[in-house]
Amino acid sequence: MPKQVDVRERRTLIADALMRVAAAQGLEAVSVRHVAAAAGVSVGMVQHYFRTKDEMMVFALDVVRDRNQTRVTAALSALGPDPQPRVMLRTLLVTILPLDEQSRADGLVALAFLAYTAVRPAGVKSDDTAQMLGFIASLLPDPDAAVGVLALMEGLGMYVLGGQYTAEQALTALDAQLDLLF
Amino acid sequence: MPKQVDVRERRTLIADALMRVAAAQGLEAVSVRHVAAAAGVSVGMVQHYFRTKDEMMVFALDVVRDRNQTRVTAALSALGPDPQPRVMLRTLLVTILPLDEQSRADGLVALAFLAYTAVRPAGVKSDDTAQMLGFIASLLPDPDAAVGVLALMEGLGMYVLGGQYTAEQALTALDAQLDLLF
DNA sequence: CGCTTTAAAATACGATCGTATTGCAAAACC
DNA sequence: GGTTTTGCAATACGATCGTATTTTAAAGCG
Repeated sequence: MPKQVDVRERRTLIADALMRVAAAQGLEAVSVRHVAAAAGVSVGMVQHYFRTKDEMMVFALDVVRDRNQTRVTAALSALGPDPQPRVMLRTLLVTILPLDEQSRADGLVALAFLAYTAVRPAGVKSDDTAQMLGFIASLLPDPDAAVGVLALMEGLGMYVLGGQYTAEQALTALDAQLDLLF
Repeated sequence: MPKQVDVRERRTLIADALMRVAAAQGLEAVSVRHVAAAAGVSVGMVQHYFRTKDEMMVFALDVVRDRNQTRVTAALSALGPDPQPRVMLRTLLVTILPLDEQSRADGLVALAFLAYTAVRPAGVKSDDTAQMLGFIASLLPDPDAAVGVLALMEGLGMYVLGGQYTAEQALTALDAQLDLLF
């Protein structure tokens, strides 16, 4: 057999290409052929690592989520020991907001997938929302406010992605909310 | 020539079918043929009223927006004369949230279109955001809080659509925010 | 009434889709 | 070192896509 290959790495390579296509031309432009071309590989190779297109999509969605998770934990651990809850929360929220170019691309992909999975029967979506909610609640004076905080961040992200809000507007609104809650 | 026909009505008939397809199977399932079948008409007729698929999509998006607008003004005018700002604002927000089945379908369509237009070059999106923002600001003690209120509502709507939040959770978070602001 | 215009259907066309199938070369294994 | 397994490419297949073209029939108008 040919040289042993890192399956996860190959899959990620393809998923990255998928996300580039999705961010640039939308999820509807994501086809096996386009993704293969964007990755610089053959259609057959994509098929080798993903039996179906849906399998590929689900994997790519997982990659986006993992990346977000990684960004968040990195930003949080960069805060040093024993940061104030408010600082931690703000860091978390700002990290997830699509403010720079890379996280903007991720956000576009996540948005496209959101619309994609909203209709799917089930099984695809995981519940990182619940755990995020719990974490936010642990940082707030009033844990019940977590639902609103998460929703506010999501909404700000949407409007930033859509171009209706600037990054500054989003940050201002976020800080105003934190002022209210702390 | 055949009987004169109400063009707008025919277009709306087709757009309604489009939205039914999009709400049930996602925007990717929206094809000229599917829409025609869902509307119970021929492909040729769809082509007669929309020269391209994109033209059809843009029209459908406009219909969704108009319907939302209509719902809001109806709900507001049902409040009677001189309602309190807080009541007006709450009515506005609750009306837009996808809490019942019909507005949920509209919300799904709007979400799908959001992902669709986020990538499109330009021209498609209108700026009803700005006018909504102004209206909300006029109802708030602190007009600057409008940005956050609108984003919160959008985020709540997303999570309700995605099934992560229940309608009750969304309403509770909304009222909590109004308590903070008034 | 006959001509013309137009709503609507039917069909055709080439491109692209997801996926199945087949072929082949390279390396791991006995 | 031959055999077998596996990574990957190539290609084929039928379905579906958006759209162009052609036909049919009905009704407005002189």
